[in-house]
Amino acid sequence: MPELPEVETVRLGLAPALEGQKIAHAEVRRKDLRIPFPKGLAKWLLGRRIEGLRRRAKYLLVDFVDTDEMLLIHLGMSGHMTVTGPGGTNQMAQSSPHDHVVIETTNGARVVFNDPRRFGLMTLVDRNKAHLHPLLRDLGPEPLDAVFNADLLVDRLAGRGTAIKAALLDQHVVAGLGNIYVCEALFRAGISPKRKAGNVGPVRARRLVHAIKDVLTEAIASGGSTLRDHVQPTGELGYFQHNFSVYGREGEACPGCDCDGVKTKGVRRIKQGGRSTFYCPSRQR
DNA sequence: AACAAGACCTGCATGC
DNA sequence: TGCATGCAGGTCTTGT
Repeated sequence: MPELPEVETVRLGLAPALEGQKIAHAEVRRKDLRIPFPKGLAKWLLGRRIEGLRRRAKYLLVDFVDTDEMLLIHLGMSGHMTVTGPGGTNQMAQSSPHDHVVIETTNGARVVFNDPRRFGLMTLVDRNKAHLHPLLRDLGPEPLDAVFNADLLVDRLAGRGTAIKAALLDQHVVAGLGNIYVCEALFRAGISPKRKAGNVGPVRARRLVHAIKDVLTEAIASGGSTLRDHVQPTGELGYFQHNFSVYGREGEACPGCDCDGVKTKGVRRIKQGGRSTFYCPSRQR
């Protein structure tokens, strides 16, 4: 579930239930996910008041009152956060063996971090030194920030011989994109996923930056994309998947072009770096 | 420094 | 029905 729009959706879903609330109960049910949980995390959380929730790339950041330590959360491939009780609408959340962390607030909200594949993580970071933390320090710019523009992108892609598809998945180039939104942005920009990153000049970079910002903004407004499970902490489905142009649409007609039945069979799927890329060979150059 | 491939996990769909 | 295979929204490590 989790590229930037899905993580932002999680943040927006959890914030009303958690901001300003005090933690009345915390459980950490295993010792690690992708990395170990901090020792004594449950005890550390107990009694803390949550100041607010932020997002950096695909990370969720939870700030607390009266401490500089913040909770850093990544959902990996299969992580979910759900909230029940005040601020949440799904009263009947099913419990699962992959519910790794459970937090309850004094006003009765219950938040569960579930992650079957355990590629996610939850750790503590000093927010004053966050920019030095190994998980955060090398991240590229936020794609929705004004600083992320065509000049910066051209600069970051210069001299790179790898495919633009792979370059955009590299979180050091720009932070927050994943397989779905890279495919969708390249389609919107009319750029072949196979084009060498270093061969994306100012004109294409401009189209690409606009496409990235547009697709992410639209996806956030739609509550993210729901592929296998529901994304939103409230239990509602995201629905941006209905707006995919190419992702998961191998063999279908390419929207906005009459390539279907002419030179190609519409949307094609190839493998790049071991991952599926969906694109339209006629429209993307 | 940049890059490709493998590794880490579980669950689900597919095909025999 | 059971079993094998391949695939999935990510990123870290290894080796070239």
